[in-house]
Amino acid sequence: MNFIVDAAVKAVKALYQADIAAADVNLQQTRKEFEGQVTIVTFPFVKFSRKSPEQTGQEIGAFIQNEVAEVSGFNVIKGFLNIVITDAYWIKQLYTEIASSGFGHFAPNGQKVMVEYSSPNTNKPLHLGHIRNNLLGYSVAEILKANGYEVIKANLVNDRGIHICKSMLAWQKFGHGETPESSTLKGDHLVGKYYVVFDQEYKKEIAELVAQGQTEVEAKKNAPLIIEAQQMLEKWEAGDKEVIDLWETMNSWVYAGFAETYKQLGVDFDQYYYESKTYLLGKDIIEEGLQKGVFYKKYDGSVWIDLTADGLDEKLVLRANGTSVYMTQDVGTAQLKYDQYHADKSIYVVGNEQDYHFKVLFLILQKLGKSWANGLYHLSYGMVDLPSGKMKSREGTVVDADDLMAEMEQTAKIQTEALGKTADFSETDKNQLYHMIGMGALKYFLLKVEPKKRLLFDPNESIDFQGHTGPFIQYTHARIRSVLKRSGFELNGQAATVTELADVELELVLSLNQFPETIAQAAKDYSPAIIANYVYELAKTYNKFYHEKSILQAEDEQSKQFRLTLSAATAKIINKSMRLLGIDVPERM
RNA sequence: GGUUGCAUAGCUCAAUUGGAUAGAGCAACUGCCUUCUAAGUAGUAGGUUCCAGGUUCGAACCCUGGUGCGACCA
Repeated sequence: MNFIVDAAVKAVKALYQADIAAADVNLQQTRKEFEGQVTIVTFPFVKFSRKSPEQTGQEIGAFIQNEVAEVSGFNVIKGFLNIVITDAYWIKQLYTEIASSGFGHFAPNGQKVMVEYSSPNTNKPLHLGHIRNNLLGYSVAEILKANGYEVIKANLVNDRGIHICKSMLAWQKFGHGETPESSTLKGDHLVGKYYVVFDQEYKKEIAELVAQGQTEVEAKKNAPLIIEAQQMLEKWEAGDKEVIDLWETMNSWVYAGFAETYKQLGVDFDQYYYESKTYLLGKDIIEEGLQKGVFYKKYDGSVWIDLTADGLDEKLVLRANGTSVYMTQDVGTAQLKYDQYHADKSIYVVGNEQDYHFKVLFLILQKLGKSWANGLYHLSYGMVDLPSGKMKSREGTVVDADDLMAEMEQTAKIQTEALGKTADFSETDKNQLYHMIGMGALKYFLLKVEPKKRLLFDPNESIDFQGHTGPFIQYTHARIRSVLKRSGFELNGQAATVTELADVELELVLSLNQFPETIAQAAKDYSPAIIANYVYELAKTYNKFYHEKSILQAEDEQSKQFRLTLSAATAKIINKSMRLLGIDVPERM
């Protein structure tokens, strides 16, 4: 729509002798109840014209219509200049742009971006909160790719620390040598089970000590289990062979389990980082910062940064005994990532509970003079809460990722079979379809909401398959493919066959035309929700068209060919949009 | 205590980044399948955009002060 903006700039210059930039022209889609396709808001120009908004609109409208061949008319309502563009323009747009294979595909922009997401702990299986994280990370990565970035998907695995030792210790004490093979439990679930066992036994010990007269705080410190777990961590850090062997064994179980979950979810990574290898990084940078005077040492030898001038607090970056805190290793890991990839941007997909942490981290890196610190971004998202409140692994009040995915598939199966649509499907095709639909419903449910908003999930209310849902969009795609298949039509550089458009057809072309700017906006905001809402609108518009206009029994051959082109283009863009969300669409359902 | 995010129809969410009469889905009610897939579609009903001020041609959106829920920092 650049030619309209240019014409508007020209109009203001010619009519009112004022120079305005293209960005000053407020262009938007015309509301459906008015005639026209694009609207210019005239209020900002009133100060140049010194006339009423209506009059200003009339003058600019007349100028543009005269200037631009594709503009066939205009109207001004309450200061809004609605511009009518010819059907011929839109038909040409459909055939030469929208239906072409490169539509919505941006050329490489030469920039590299790293997206870190998932970042699980190896002491428990993934839950619904992780699913949101994984889907967001994967989708944002795909969206950035579509915008021309080179993307590196990274996963920083938290594979060490006291929490891991808890699982290890509980397994040693109460596991009786149980393995994934012997228990038929998925590896991550087996390890997670002992994390819960630890907590239960630990609580028993605390209760006992309290009964013996200790305070709760004392008991928590003195319980034998927690002391033993701490000793285990020390042994791990000292490289004790027995502990390391156990750690490696149990981690390998967890990784096998995660691999399966990731596969089901359809996410992947280009680069793994392990905290067991990065947790000692960053100390040299702290030293460097001390030299530069960015940090200061307290009397006890601990190292701090004073961020009070930036509205934050003083923050510890190295303990008095020289050991790291989270901040230390995050500083080090950021440097490691940059040295390795020199990415222009680096995105951390992490929950909003860590907003403060990342604010501090980025600020520290900036103060250290790291040129790349400006490219860091924390994609913060809201927690997934249950009606009962926050999910807690230790207390077992979580919606397990594997369970939920299996349930969704099962529901998809029941619903599909009730509709009797898969009678002639092979067993493999059926399972593939149920997986596609179940995951489509789940993924769409999580991604259609703005990332920063927190999400309520009620396990007792199943995720819908009708209305504003993934399956609705998948269904629309399958429906189009069915029509195309009957006619044997595929997009293949056909020439335009009609010269006029019906209202629903025009509406559909306009919606399709929005695709590239939608992708750009989604990347700018790091928001898959923008794509999700767009593709829903598109599917709805198509269904309206489908309902009103017969395709295969069109009035004449020209209309039929045109509607097939329109349908094929819609199917393609639905497919592309859904792929950006990590959702597959079926040929039949 | 300090910092920060959120608050829109009974419920779940939108609103082209300050634009026209705030839109969808679910739930409720009424139509449309011997015609391209009814997981669809057409319609009815549902609103003091948390409250009170302010900024301007125009505020759900920006500013100030509250209220409620959450998170984080001590």
